[in-house]
Amino acid sequence: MPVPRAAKTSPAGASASVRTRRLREVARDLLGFEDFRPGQEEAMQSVVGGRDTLAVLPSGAGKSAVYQVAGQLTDGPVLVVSPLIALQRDQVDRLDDLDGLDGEAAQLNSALSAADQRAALEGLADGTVRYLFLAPEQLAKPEVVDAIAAARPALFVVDEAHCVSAWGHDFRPDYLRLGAVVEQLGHPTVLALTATAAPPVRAEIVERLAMREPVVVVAGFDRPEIRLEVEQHADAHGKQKAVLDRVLAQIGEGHVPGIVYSATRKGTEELAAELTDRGLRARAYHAGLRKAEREETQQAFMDDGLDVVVATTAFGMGIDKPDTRFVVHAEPADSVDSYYQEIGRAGRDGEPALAVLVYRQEDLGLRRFFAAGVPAEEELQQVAGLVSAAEAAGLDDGVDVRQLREETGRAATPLARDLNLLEQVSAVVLDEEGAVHAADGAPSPAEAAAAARELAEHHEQVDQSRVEMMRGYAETTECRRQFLLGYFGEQLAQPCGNCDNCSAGLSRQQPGAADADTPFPAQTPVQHAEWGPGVVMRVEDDRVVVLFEEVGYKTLGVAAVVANDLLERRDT
DNA sequence: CGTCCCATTATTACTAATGGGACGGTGCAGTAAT
Repeated sequence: MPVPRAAKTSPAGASASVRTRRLREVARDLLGFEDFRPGQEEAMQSVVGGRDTLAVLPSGAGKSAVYQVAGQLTDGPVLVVSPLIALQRDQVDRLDDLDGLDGEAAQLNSALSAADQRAALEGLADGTVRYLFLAPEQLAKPEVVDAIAAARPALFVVDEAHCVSAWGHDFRPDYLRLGAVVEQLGHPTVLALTATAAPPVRAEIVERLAMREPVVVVAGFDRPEIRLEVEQHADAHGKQKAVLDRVLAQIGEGHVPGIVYSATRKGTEELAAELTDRGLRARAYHAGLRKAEREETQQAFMDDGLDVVVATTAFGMGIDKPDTRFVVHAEPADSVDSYYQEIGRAGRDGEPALAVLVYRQEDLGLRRFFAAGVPAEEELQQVAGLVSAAEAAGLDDGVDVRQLREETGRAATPLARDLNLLEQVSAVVLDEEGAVHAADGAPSPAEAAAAARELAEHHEQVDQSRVEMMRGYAETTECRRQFLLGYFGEQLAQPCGNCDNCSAGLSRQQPGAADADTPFPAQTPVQHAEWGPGVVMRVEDDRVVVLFEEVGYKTLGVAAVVANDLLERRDT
């Protein structure tokens, strides 16, 4: 039985002022906060008041404090879904270091022995564990969900919530099932935390986590201390040299350390070798390296033992080194969301930092490839057909995924993707043993395949349009910060003066004047004849960028739009 | 989508061009071999 905590909690009905007082007390006593960062207190208030909350707050100190503090004032334990085991460990350590914490912190993942896993759940049951950190995969196990449900969690936190959208679709599908888990747990208050999320990503988080009328807190988005630059190159050798020169220049001026992002493992190793040859303390980091080597590199970076880490996207989450001075990209990211997240690792100490994208148009090809991949309808139909046939034959245990692999001759990853799509169109369900069943009232295999393909096409269109926005950032001749913030739905009134385009005098000095001329100012809801509903994200001289619900980002020429009556304002 | 690597071919040389195919990122968990 959970230990009663009535004396220490702030009941849902408590007045806002009492809540405010308690929040500030806990923040001060627990974390030594005299003040809050923008958005922090608002998010805490909202959570303690029992509202589902999406908080888009900058990285570093700030986000964890929301659940740390709010979790002391909720009437039950706190679940924190966290994407990496290493991150869970850090988060537990950080809570363990706090004096005066009510309850303990524990983690639940496959790195623990069976006994330790049991102990974590028992601690939750007897009330000693107040914060439990786990990966979404843990919540695919019914015995885990049952044990957690019995402890009546009051708060369900999803850290790095952009993973729901970034990883859910093919890489870690359990992220897509968190909404169902929330319901199974009786819908505790849901708190989603992330450092970046453009409007469609926010919408998907809200939907996938089954959040109800969420309070959305967005704060501290702009990072004016980071100078933004893009260097264009036509040929691969010139680009490679530019990356090296940029890093050498930074380090020559004593700006250390920094991060170089490359799209491929091979790219990281080549660049790291070149930089080492030039006398720098550089190391490659990607998921293909041995665990010990990765940990050593990360530790060396944290301990000022390296000038630069050359990494794939594997390097980043959970890494907080505030004096990182530069981030150089040897290839563009797959979206502006990812790019902003990656450059946001520089300059967290508030001192000037530099973000350079060394850009070749061809390098977007790899990103387009990763965004592509609508499975053939015949493939989907074959899979759906096999499952449906097994059900019809009365096989109550469903079809084993391994068996499906043999019968279709498909590799594990594409098959998982197919099943994921079929599951989303309510054609199949996966049981806890990992066997596949036909869903109740499932459509015919042909219908299911058509629906699944359509869904995959929708994802692809949106993902490709996100790559296109990355290209837009790389190729814009206007203020880059206005571009970035506009992408996230924030408007920066004046050009920033701290990007290459501003420095070159290219940025429009009074964007407000241009906005006044356009029939479709930023944030206007619109309706397109072919693409349906959308929102204007960005206004340029003669073009607008619209985010459509169905097809993602599109750039439209204003003259053509007006001449052909393609777009109209939508009333909201 | 773009690049790299290898095989093939066209030739007759220690090369050069062309074409096809493979490959490219992120981590959990669970299992098997030490």
